[in-house]
Amino acid sequence: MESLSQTEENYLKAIFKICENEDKPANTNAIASELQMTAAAISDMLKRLSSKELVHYKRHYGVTLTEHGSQIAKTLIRKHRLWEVFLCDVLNFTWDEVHEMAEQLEHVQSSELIFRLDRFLGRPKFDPHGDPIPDADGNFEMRKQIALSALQENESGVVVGVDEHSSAFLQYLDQMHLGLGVKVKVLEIYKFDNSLKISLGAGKELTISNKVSENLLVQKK
Amino acid sequence: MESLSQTEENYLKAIFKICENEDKPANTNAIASELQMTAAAISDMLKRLSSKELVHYKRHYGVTLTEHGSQIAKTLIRKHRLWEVFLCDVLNFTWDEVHEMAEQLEHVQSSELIFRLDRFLGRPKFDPHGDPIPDADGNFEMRKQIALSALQENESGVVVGVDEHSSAFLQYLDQMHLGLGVKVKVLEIYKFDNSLKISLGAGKELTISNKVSENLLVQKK
DNA sequence: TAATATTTTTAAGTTTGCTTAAAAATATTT
DNA sequence: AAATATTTTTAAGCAAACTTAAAAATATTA
Repeated sequence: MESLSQTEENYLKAIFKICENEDKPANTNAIASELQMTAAAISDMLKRLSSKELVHYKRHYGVTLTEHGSQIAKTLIRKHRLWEVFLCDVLNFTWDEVHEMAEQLEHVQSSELIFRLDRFLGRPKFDPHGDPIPDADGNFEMRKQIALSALQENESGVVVGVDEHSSAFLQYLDQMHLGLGVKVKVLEIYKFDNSLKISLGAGKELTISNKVSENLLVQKK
Repeated sequence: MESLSQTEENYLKAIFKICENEDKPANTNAIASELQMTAAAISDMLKRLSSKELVHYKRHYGVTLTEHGSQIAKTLIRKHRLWEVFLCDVLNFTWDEVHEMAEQLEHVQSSELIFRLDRFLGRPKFDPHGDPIPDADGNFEMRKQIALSALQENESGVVVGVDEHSSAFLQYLDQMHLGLGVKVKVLEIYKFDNSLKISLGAGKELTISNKVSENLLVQKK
């Protein structure tokens, strides 16, 4: 088992991310956009990944991960999210600061390191953004989560995650005290722009745009 | 300030390491041997590092680090040794297991990360092998340490470091209970091969080869 | 279905960081 | 000092991972 370059690892992650949502092959342009590279570079690399049997690749059709490629991608996600927990819980970074560092830390090669980090952190099941951390076999713990925008008037939920990870969005949520674990209730839906009036735990009320409620994931309560 | 590749960083570290001991320029072959590469590759890279003003390079003469290059090398050493402390103190790895992981972790780019890691670890001054950790400005705390082989009969010292970092040597020291902080006394010097009979704290006696005593650093007591 | 637009691939060229082999510079020995 | 040995550099070439530009395949639209 030759070990992969960081570059190759990043391709596998990108393909995983794209195929995760829609259940069809990833196309070249989508990968190019995800990795901020030209389509030509992607075509180039897909041939190499294919010869290493990390992806199923059919020219002009699209690409999916093989079982092996998928395992590697899931391990990378596991490492990324465990390091994010470390950075937030142990070194007290905020949830909007940790992505770039985790992006580098995830490439450190040592399964024993990840095993011990996981144990040290108390085998967390979710990262600081509420994303599930796959176990050592690559299994994700799934939750019944929906966008806040899907709640009806007078329904309540607990914030368990976000669908957008930009610093700007995360910092906005901090400002509004809309962090993970906060209980929210939809008081009113303004039909013309789908903005919401919601109440937070301590009797506080807040109006948020549809853009925000679409990207806030809650568990119905 | 363009950030350097891991490869370039490794060259700076190698040059620093070579110049650290002997106070003269590092020659091409020494660097090649340190990095396990051909001399041609070194010549090649030295030109590039020189154009970035990280080294003073004079053909057929040798190479030294510029102030800037030296600062980068010291920061890398700081990062490497702090991560080693993390791996041993927090994740309970042994001192012979941590080098390779630290070798990768040291390349993670974030000064805030290192600042916080240092604080979390309690601002340690030495790594698990007793090597000094430079402060954020690159200053090393120097100790009056000598090889155990330099002690006379009936002189005592405390083990504070090692000059050789191979797993084999470190594991041997563990087996003999010759870790950092152990107080040793030279009972007898066998002239024909310079092996030593020494006593450890709890009345235990031990005979060690000259190879061992030359690589064990002690503080005279 | 023919024309047009989009997507993907191929081709050619670049940079980084290595290699081997040969040439050049410096050191050592006789 | 001349001959030999060592060290260092240059030259040519290679693989990885990109780029731009052109060609080819697939999709869309009139």
